[in-house]
Amino acid sequence: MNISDAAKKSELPVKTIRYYADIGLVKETGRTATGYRTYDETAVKRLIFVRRSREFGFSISQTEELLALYSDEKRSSAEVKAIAQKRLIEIEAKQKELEILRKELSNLVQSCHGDDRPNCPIMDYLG
Amino acid sequence: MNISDAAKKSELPVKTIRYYADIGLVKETGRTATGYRTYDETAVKRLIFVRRSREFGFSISQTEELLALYSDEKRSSAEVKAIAQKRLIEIEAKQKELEILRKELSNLVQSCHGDDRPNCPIMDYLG
DNA sequence: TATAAAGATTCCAGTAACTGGAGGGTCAAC
DNA sequence: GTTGACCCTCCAGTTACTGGAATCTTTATA
Repeated sequence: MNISDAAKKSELPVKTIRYYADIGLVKETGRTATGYRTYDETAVKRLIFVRRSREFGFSISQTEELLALYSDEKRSSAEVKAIAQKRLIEIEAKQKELEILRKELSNLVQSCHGDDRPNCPIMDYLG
Repeated sequence: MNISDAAKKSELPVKTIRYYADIGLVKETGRTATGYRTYDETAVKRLIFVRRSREFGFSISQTEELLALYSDEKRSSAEVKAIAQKRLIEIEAKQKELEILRKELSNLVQSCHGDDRPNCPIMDYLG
């Protein structure tokens, strides 16, 4: 199939699939005589895998590792788990950071009158 | 004072201060005869303001708006509050997104044995 | 069969907000 | 007068795409 069919099946934009081919993440299966990329079902599976991985927030480089394990019959689940745990820790760290910000900003927003006078605790805090 | 003193006082990297000057966010107060940037206390205050705003995750463009209000005697606190609320909503949206991801990834990680066998629910989910 | 629309290609540039480095001038101290 | 710390500008790289231009190829219709 050509790239637009692969795009439909993988639910990825054509541009993104070309980009993944460029960086060597998911290469096309082949090319037609006139240079069109072709994709088979295996390649589409890999594209779907990449999309899901990216949706979890795994970086391209982490996704590359996961993809390598995906097609590795001799992989250990420990390797996979380690990468996933790393991402989980990243997510939790980000959550903590955001929660601190949210609390602080929420307090400031609540204490601001929000009227037409200039006085404002948000400005006081920033300045 | 020169840029490195401004950097110490504002707790921003010299490079970043130069960048802010380049994009017109916080311009230097002046230049010496030999082209060195100079900063006065007012400029340093603006740099500190920008740092705090950025720490809250306000974009450069939002920071620009806030900075304009900061030096606007006729500002209304409503304008400030609106910008802050927008950011608060962004934070909360991101939090929800991360929480969904965290739950899902956490479940997968927990259900993965993490041994030397290839079988792995994380891979099953992604593939 | 001619042509037009749809779909493919490559390559270049832009996004956000810096950061690193090269190459080179300036200033203070010894 | 020379060393070392500072300053300057300009260019490139980061992340993961996305948009657009210029140029084929394929397909459908008149």
